[in-house]
Amino acid sequence: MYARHTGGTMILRVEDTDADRSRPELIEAIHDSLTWLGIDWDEEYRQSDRFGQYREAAQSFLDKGFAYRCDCTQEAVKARTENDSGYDGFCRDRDVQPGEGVVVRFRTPDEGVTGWDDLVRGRVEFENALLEDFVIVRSSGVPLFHVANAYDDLDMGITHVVRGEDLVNTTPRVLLMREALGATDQPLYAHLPLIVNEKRQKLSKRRDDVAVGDYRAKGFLPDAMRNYLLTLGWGPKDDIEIRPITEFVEQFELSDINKSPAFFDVKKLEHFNGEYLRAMALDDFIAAASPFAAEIDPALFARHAEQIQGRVKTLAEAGGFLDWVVGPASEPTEKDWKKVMGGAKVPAVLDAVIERLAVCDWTPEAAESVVFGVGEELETKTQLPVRLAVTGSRSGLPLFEPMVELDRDVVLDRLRAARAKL
RNA sequence: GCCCCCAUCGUUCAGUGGCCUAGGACACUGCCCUUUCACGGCAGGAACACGGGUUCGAAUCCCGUUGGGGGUGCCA
Repeated sequence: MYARHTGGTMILRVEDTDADRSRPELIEAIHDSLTWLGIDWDEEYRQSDRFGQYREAAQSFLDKGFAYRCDCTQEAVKARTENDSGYDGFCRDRDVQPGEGVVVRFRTPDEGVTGWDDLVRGRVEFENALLEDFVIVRSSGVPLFHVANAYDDLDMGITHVVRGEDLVNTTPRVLLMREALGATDQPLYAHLPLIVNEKRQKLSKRRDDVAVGDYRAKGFLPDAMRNYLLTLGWGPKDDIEIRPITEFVEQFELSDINKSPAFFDVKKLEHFNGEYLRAMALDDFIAAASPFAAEIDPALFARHAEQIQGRVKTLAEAGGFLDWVVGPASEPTEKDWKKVMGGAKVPAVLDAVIERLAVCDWTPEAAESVVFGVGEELETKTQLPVRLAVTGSRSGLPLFEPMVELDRDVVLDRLRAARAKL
């Protein structure tokens, strides 16, 4: 948003410095998700292609005294220190030589503060004395992500770093290394509030639906998803929440972003989705819905698509509206049955409807006039009992159009079965 | 434990010292439209966590309390 707002360059940097966790399909998923959401980028880099440069940077730290080698095991460090106070600097001046189990650590300053002016959080500062000497090169020789970041930010001329609040604490490390690399400036940071679950905790892969692909599979539209996401942590000044992305891009400012976390409210997403769904051209809606209504004859679906479009919140719901046409009626709930079929006139209504439907033209208009005609004669509402008998539900599409898609005998059988149950 | 951060309706965004008897949206409730449901229209309930300051005046500034979150890896 910000890159597009300012005419800047959007860089996608794949931070795959951990070989154990990096897999091609994960990177592909990132590409797919971003593309689906309509988010594009101008340049792309993989840190795994640039290990050589990071190692050189680490070597220069070693040469200049900004870093040193350490052969402490985690157990040894733990034994020496109290209550998780971090690494104690044991190897700072031990002149450890390269070898098995040896890492490189960055020497953090013993005094002073490291801070920056965060675009969303204001001034953030950390006391250097509280920063432990952190590892920048694993014993395997592979550099860790924050060295890579410090190097890349500088090398790529990154002006704005926009990321989640969970990265705030590692920022001083990157800033310190940036200085050691010779930089005298800082990029502008914007640490975004996290999106949380109903328990107000950071979304986790195990507990929560965090994969964009899940929402896609549930039948959410990318534009709706993107639009909804935009209302979390930020909002348009004029309160118009649903609008074209171009207008958002125009208004968007990093400094307007909120500091507090936001709950991902699927209910509101569904509302947005419904709005976007209803705004689609009918043909587009049919095309978008067809993968979700695979078991329904396309021509049949198309005949009722307009009515379905007006009712769905997600594409995944689309096929369900014709379930009772392509298959048996659903089993009415006991509650619905009592409420609808409990009326004193219902038996007479069903008898009359069955009798007349058996002989009328098999068109929506004829069926409607039969059902309503009986209602007028008996002075009662007749649609609901018929609907419940034929579809199994109190709600759904306007009844008569889809009803005559069924053979007359099927409809009569369902009505007779209901009559027998009274 | 230590470090960092956050705090307006149930949810989300607005509000940056007086325009606030705090506004919009989602959700909820009622009514209208409609012989279903949904859409749409109208109406309604619903919040400045608490306590101190500063000020003529505070949701807005400061301090504290409480509550919540994030980080604390040879993960990112």
